[in-house]
Amino acid sequence: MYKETVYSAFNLLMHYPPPSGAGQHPQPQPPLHNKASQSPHGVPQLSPLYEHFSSPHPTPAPADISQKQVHRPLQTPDLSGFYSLTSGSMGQLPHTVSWFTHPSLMLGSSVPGHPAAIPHPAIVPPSGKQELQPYDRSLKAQVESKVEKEAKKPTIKKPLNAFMLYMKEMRAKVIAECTLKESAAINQILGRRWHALSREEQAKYYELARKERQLHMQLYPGWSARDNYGKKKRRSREKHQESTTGGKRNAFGTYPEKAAAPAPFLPMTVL
DNA sequence: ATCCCTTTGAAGATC
DNA sequence: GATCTTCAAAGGGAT
Repeated sequence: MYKETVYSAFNLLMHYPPPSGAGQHPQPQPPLHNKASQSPHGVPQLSPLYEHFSSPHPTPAPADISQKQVHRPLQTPDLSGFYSLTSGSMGQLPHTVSWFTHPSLMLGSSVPGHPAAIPHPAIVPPSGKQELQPYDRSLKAQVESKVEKEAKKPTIKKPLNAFMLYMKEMRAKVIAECTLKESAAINQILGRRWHALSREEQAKYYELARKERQLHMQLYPGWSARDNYGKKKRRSREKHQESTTGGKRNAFGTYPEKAAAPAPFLPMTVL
């Protein structure tokens, strides 16, 4: 079963990029209006970064978030939208990158200078639920309660990197082009396509990612990627490495059996 | 219900 | 400083 999808993915890969003109991007990608970038409600508000306002994934706000929670999502129906980021200064990006479809950057009422009632579905409890356990007075229960409480703290997600932004945008297109639905196979294709992009095209996404990081830092000054460490249950280190890579990453950050990484590319065109 | 798979890149951790 | 590890998204598949 999985083999079939792999073969299917392989067939698709064999046709992309075209054998001739390797390294050339075949066609300018038309605007992609997938579900994550479909709402072109222009709401320029905070900064040039916020050019669009859309609502692709109206994540319901947690039912019970502590008042202490700085980034408390608000449930204002009129504003149940999402910001998204366009190319901004880059101008050439033919699409609207659904910037604020990335939950971690959903604005909350605590954002300095930001209008209060912007939903912040990104900051959600890891489980997506706010179900409370009955209080148990036993010591064990208290400890467990603490652990649970900690685990249910709303999470501020990492900002998306360039590839993640690309993947989020192009996923629907790849799915439309093939019969695959499994994300693992889709992501393999997207990884190949990413490498097939020209540097200029990649630079657009690197720039978007850089802006994401910048804004993320502004919104959550004290946030660290470490905050989310351990919130995902993962297999043991060895097993994970064996199954996914068969080895260690090389100096390029890729793995031995994979295609060689392109020449080092510094996307920082704006500093 | 939860984790795995699969990708790249950023950032934290470790040596 | 080099290397390793984790997590961002996504959703079908496996357990």
